[in-house]
Amino acid sequence: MTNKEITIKDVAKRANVSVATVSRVMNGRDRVSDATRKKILKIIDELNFVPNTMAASMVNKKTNMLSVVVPEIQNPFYTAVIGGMVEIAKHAGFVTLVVSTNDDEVEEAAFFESFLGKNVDGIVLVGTHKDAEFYRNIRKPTILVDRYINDCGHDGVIIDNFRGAYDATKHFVECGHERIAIIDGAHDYNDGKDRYWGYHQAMHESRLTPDPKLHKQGKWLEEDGYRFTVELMQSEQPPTAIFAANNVICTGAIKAIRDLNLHIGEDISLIGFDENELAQFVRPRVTVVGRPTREMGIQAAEMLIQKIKEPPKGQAKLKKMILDVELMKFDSVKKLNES
Amino acid sequence: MTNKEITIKDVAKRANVSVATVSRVMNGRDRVSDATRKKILKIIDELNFVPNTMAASMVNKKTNMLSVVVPEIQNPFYTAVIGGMVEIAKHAGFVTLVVSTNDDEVEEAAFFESFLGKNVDGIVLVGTHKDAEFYRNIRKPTILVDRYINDCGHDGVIIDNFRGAYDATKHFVECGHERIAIIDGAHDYNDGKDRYWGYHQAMHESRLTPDPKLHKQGKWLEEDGYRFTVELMQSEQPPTAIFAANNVICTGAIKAIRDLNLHIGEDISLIGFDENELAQFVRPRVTVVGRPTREMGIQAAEMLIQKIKEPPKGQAKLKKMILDVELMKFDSVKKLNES
DNA sequence: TTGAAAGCGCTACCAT
DNA sequence: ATGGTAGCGCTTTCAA
Repeated sequence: MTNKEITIKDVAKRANVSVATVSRVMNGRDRVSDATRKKILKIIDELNFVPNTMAASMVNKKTNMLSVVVPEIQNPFYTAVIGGMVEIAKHAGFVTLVVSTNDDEVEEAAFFESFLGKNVDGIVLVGTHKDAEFYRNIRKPTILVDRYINDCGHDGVIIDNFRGAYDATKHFVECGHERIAIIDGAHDYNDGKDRYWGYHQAMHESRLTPDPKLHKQGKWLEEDGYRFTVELMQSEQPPTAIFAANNVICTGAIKAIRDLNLHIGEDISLIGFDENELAQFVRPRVTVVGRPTREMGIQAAEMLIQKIKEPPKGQAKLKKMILDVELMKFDSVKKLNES
Repeated sequence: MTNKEITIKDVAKRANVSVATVSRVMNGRDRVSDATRKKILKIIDELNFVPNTMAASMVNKKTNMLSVVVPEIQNPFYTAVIGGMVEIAKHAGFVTLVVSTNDDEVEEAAFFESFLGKNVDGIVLVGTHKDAEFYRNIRKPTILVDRYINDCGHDGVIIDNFRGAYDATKHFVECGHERIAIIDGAHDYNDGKDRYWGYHQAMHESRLTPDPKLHKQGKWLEEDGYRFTVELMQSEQPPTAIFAANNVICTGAIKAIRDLNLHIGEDISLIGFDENELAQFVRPRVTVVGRPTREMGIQAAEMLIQKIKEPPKGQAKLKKMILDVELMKFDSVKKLNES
C-alpha cells in the first residue's frame, strides 16, 4: 500500500550491480559494458524508475532551470519577452519558470529567498527594485531586461527609450505640432525617465518650450492614460498632440478620445510607445514607437545561457545591449503644416 | 578567492554548537535556550548564511512551490486564472511558478519530466493532453482547470460551458433570430464540445434546425474567427447572428465586421464567450458569456492547498467544481421581433 | 568495466 | 537544552 518511491538503489539491487553503475548508464558519459547497460536499462523501464533530480542537483549544483521574473504577467509586453526567452531556453535544454512580482519589491525579494530563487541556474529579470544594492546581492547569472540600473553588477538588454520618444516628438513637430503633451508615469526607472527626456530634448531642439501643463505624470496605468487625456482635452488650451509614453497609457488615451467623441488624427494626434491591441485596431491606426519585444527575450536568454556555460572569470566588463526602436507611422498624426 | 558557499556546519563551528542546534533555531519549532538562540542568530547574520532549501527538501519532501501549467501565456483568460491562483498560494506560503506549454503535448510532458515538474508540491493544470491516461500518471496533488477529462483521477474546477452557450443562443432566439451561426474550434476538450452542444440544444428546443453551413469549425484562433466571419457574411444567405465560441474568435469576428464595414447590432448580431478587450471597447459593446476567470484560479488554488495539507486517504471521491457563467447583455444583439 | 564509499547540506531521531 | 548521527538519493573519485 505504501507507494514508496523507487530509487537508484532498487534498480541496482535488482540488477545485481552497484548504484555507481546504474548512475553511469543514466548519465551516459562513463563507459559501461554493453551487456550490463542493456540489463540496467531494461530494469529501469520495468520498475518505471525516474531519478530524483533534486538529489542529483545537490551534487552537481545545477538544475537546468531558468527563471524570468516580470512585474506583471498581464502586460503583453512582458508576455512577449517571456515568449522569446522560453523558446531559446527550451532549445538549450532549460525549463523556464515565469514569476510575476506584481511590481512589488517585497514579492520580488521573496522570490529570491524561495526554493525557486535559490535553485535556478540563471535569471532574466525585469526588476522592480530601484536600488543597485539589491541587484548586486544576486549571486547568480542574471540579465536585466528593459529596466536597467547602473552599477547593478549585471548585464542588460534594453532599448533606446530616449530615441524612441525623441523620434515620436520630432515627428509631431515635423507635422507642424507645437502644443505637444506627454502622459507618463513615475521616473523610477531609466526607461520612463529616458522617454521623458527624449521628448524634452526634441521639444527644445525645435525651439518649443514644453508647457508644464502638458506634462501629465501619474502611474503607468490605463486609468491614468484615460484620466489625463480627458483632463488635457477639456483644459483651456488643449494640446494638438499627445505622446502616450507606454502601451497601457496609450490604451487609456484611445478609450478617452473615443468617449469624448473626438477623432484620432483629426481632433487630436496621438503617438504611443510600444504596440498594443487597440492602437492596431482603431482606424486610423495609431502611430507607435515599436520595440522588438520578443527579440529582447531572445537576446537576454542567449546572453544568460552563454554566461551559465562560461562563467566570466574575475571581473568581466558588463555588457549592456541596446536594441533599436522604430517609429511605425500610420495616420494618427495630423499634418498641420499642409495647405 | 573561492567563494565557497557557507553552510550550517560553518555556523555550528563558529558558535561552538552542533548542527542540530543550528537547525533547531532555524526552524523554530524545537526549543533552544535563549542564550544560544541569540548567539546563533547573530552568527547567522554575520556570516550571511542562507540555508540550502534543496537539502532541506530532500529530507522533508516538500518545496513549498506550486506550479500552474497553461497552454498559452498570451491569452488573458489564462493570465487571469494565474493571477487568482498566485494570490491564494502566496498567502498560504507557496511560491507559484508559471509554465506555458504552447498547447503542445510534448512540451507539457517535458515539464513533468523536468526538475520543476518533479519537485513542486502541487499543480494547477490546464491540460493539453486528450487522454485520461496521461493525467492518471501524475502522482502529485493536481487540480485540472477549465479543460476536464473524465477518469483522469484528479479534481477539477470548470465552468458551465453548456449553459453559457445555451443561454447565448436562447438570447438570440428571443430576439427573433433564426439564422444563428456558430464559430468554434476542435472539440478536443469538453469545454469546446459542450459549447457546441449547448448551442445545438438551444436551437432544437426552439424548433430551429441548425444550418450546417452556419457552423464554422476551425481552430480556436483569432484568424479563424476573422476568416469565418468574412465567409459567413459574404455567403449567399448570411446569418443574422454569430456566436463566437471563445474570446479570440470573438476578437477576430469583431475585426472582420469592422473591415467589412458592417455594424454590430445592426447588420449583424454577435455574442462572444468570455470577456475580451475589444468586445468591451467597441460600441455598442459586445454581449458575452462572462465567466469567473480569476475565481477559477482562486478555487483551484484553494482545493490544491487543501489537498496538500490533508492528503486524501485511500480512494476519495473526485470533486468537480462547476462555476456559473452569466450572460452579460449589451447591445450587440438586434431585436428582430420588435415593430 | 565495476564497486565501495565519501560526500552534497540539511533534518530528525535517539541519547545524554 | 543540546549533541551525535543516520539518512534523503544521487554523483564521483579511488581502488580493484
